[in-house]
Amino acid sequence: MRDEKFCNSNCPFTRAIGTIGNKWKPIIINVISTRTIRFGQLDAIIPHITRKVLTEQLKELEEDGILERFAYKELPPRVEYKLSEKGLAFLPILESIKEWNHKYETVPILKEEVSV
Amino acid sequence: MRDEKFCNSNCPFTRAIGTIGNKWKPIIINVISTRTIRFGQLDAIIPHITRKVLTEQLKELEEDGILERFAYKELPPRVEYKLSEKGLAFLPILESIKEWNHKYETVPILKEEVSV
DNA sequence: TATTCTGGTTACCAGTAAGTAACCACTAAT
DNA sequence: ATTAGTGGTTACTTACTGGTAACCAGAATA
Repeated sequence: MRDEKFCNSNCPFTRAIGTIGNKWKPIIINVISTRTIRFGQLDAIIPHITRKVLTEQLKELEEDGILERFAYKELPPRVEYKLSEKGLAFLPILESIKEWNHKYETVPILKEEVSV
Repeated sequence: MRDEKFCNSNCPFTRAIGTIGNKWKPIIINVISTRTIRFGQLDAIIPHITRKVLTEQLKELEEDGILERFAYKELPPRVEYKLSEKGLAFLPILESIKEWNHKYETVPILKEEVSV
């Protein structure tokens, strides 16, 4: 799921894209934002994600130091996630993307439409 | 290649991630940057990308209004690409990602290493 | 005559991401 | 006795992404 070619690149920008340049990670980081949140909440809030994929993405985000995981040895189990300093520092980038999208979003120009 | 679920989401942020949230597009935008560049140059500069994938990504970026394509009817053909205003406005975001990565990049924490 | 140059397209195939469904532990409530 | 609740894991299957190699035009060059 993580692209090894990208993560082992000698270009730092390419490595960065290798860790956060996929569709789920920015969404997950954005949903967690500044709060502490449980696995089940993430699963309920994020549309179309499956538990399996959510588990995988959370694990990678933890490995990359973007979020922290707190597992409480209770029954039923409780696991909470929150962004690390690194993850929190990524939030302004997501805000910039929102502003950029808001300013420039357009309906895709499809060749068929244009040529009619 | 473009994720339809994401692009048709009613969440603008999700739609944005649907258009630029993959591994090649940020790389391509970063390589083009402020210059005008030919297809062959992109193919030569970007490591590991194939012509097929490059073609697809460039087409989608054009449809999304992020770059402009200029095809000259010469032989051999010449096709040039440059970022649109929307694409240029995305460059500062890429710079933020570089800074973020530079400040926080770490070696992934793998469970095996930790538990030994 | 054959090769090179350019920016693709196409068909086919391999690898991987993602979806589905079942299962686990243990307690509390019905 | 059964179900719900929680946060996963696992095996299996499907869908899709991405890779490979061949091919195209048409002029210029060797």
